[in-house]
Amino acid sequence: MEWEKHLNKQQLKAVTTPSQYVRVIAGAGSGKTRVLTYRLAYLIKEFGAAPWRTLAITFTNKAAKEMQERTMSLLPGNEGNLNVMTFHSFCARFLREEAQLIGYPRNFTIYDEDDQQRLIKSIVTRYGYKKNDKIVGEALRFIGMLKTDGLYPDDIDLRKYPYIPDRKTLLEIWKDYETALNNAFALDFDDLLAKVRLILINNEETRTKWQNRFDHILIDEFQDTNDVQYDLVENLLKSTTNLYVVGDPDQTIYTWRGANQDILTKMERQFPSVETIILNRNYRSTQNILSAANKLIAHNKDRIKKDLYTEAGSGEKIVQNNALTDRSEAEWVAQELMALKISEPGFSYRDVAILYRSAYLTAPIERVFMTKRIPYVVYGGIRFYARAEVKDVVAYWRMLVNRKDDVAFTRIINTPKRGIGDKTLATLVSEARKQEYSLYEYILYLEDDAPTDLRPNAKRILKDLVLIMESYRERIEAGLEAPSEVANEYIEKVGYYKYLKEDEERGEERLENVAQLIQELYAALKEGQFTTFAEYIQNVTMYTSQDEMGNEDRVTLMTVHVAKGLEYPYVFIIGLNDGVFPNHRSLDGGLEALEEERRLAYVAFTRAQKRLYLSCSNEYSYVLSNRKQPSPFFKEAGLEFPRFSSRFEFGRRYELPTKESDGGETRDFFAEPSEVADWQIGDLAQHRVFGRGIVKKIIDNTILEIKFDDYGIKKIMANHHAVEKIVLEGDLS
DNA sequence: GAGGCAGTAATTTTT
DNA sequence: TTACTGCCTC
Ligand SMILES: Nc1ncnc2c1ncn2[C@@H]1O[C@H](COP(=O)(O)OP(=O)(O)OP(=O)(O)O)[C@@H](O)[C@H]1O
Repeated sequence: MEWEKHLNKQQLKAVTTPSQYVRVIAGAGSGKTRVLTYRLAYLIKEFGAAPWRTLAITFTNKAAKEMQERTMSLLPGNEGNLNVMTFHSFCARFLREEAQLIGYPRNFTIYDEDDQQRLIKSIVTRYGYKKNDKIVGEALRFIGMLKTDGLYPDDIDLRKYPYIPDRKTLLEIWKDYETALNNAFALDFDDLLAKVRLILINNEETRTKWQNRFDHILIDEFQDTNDVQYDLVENLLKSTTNLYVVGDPDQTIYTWRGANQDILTKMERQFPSVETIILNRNYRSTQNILSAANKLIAHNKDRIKKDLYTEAGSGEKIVQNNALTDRSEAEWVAQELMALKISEPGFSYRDVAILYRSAYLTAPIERVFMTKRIPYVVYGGIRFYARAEVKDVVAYWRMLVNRKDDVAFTRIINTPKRGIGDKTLATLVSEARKQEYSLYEYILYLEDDAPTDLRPNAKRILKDLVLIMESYRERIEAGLEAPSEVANEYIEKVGYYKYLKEDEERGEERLENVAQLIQELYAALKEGQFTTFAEYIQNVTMYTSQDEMGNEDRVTLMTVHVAKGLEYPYVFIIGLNDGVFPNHRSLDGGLEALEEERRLAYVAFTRAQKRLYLSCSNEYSYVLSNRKQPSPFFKEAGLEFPRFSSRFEFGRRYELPTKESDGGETRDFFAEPSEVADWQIGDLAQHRVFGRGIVKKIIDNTILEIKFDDYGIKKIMANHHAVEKIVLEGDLS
């Protein structure tokens, strides 16, 4: 193999270096993932490394699959096992093997965020809170914050958190949460990492065993590694193990999940002999795109300067748009797509990605695409595996594998509706608790004549349900029939298909999703990706948005986080508004948070290969209680604020009150020209915030100057939803 | 216990 | 705009 044909000089050096500890630091699109893939192949082919003694960590399952395939294609004639997987899958596998160390069976259940939330809800009701009390969110955040650092309740000294109002209760809830997880043989995502870390640190025998398994550990997207993951890796290293990491500190976008921005520096401190290799040629984007991205990220203070260049030529200009409304923003995107389709030979929809800060921003785009029949798929927000129907079915399946999984059982106990309501459930929960049984076990072992407060009818319904589940559990365990067949028949038997068919609006789509899930179960077992039904069920929870991506000819809509590591010829970034991107809530976190938003924008910009479209809108925002302004990122990227682009959009400049609203600072503002004919000087007005007032002046027929009883004179948009004319009854004189 | 309606409150990112 | 609660009726 002529390695130098596929790699530039720096890349070649990175791939072939004999150093034991290596870090490759490089900007977006410089071939980091490519280098890691070639390195893996190179180690096996030229260094004679044993494929099964290498461990490569990627950020998503999809990236793992691609790297696996890519590496194998570089190694013709070689087959066998490469260990390419995410941290979480690695830990799940580890714990499957070492389950007895935590007192769990191999077929433990992995709880996702939704399961966690349900569990917390059931716990807080025991404290007298309502199921939807805000304590639920607080508890999830509290637990998440500490658990991502690898901590457990016993490690907590509450005096360190005086600023958290309900800390005492929260800690109690957390303890109950841990007990509930234990009783259910369940682990949440943080447990996967934290438990493995603790085992490796505390159990020498196991540590040695695992240290002896790998000669080479390689990590992609290292900049988003957190300290627990880092510890974990460190404990997998013996003195001769090789460690190879690649990353771009400017692309750290998961600090809110514990990623440590300084992790690359930390590594250098820990391994002073580390060889650092810098790649600075970008192979992905045109100069125009790259320049904008470089200028933008240069505004971050807390960073190591890197100079990325490209030989691709300046390419096309960045296209900008400032739309009047969210709807016209979406229409503009559709128009541009149509234009591309006509003007670009060989264009296909799959070449296009539409990126945004938050999932809710897709709504107008979806509506417009639907009417214009532009094919699209949405990723991020709700993952396929997080959809209600998919989770329902998986919850049914989970009961076949783990009878202690109360969260799953509670989920499906009345789906489809069986007449089991909150009352019956509460009775069941308390009786099962007394006997120290899970809900399922309690029902299963409940004798006909045993005393119970369950209604006879409810008792019969539950018993029938559990007996059905038992029979399918036995069939799956016997392993004589194809699991996908049994699993499918089971879903029919519990009445779930009938339930979906009754959903007139979305029934068909939901049935299709379930069919797809069953197809995937079938394929995963057939291809040997997982060996047992139980293992598949365990891993389904960790599937990500990227894992769902197919190759259909459709436009891809996704959050920037989901787009990490991907590239597209044409990229639209929509909703590039102040307060949206950067997100106003994240800005509470101060400068650091703003810098992360900027990195996120940097990631977004650098997904584009040929042409980048940046767009914002002036729609009224209920959250900001103002019309949206273009994002500061435009200017920071060296671009002018975008001008209106569509033919209806002839904005005018208005003077508007700022937040504190004494007419203060003047802002450039475009507003929808609107008729305000029904306002007259002297009219009485009612404002949601300022209360009652009288109209003193009308400016440009659009702005009212109102003197409020309690707040003095304010200038208000006449068409603003918060202001209303008071019509006095009978006042027609 | 289920379903429908009206009024109110508030929109981050995910393994 | 939407999504979610609380309240009402069957
Ligand atoms: N030496 C090379 N010759 C040709 N193409 C290359 C070369 N190096 C990288 N590329 C191409 O550049 C693109 C970006 O590479 P890659 O995804 O590995 O970059 P990256 O640094 O991992 O990006 P990101 O920072 O966005 O994750 C890919 O399409 C890759 O095939």
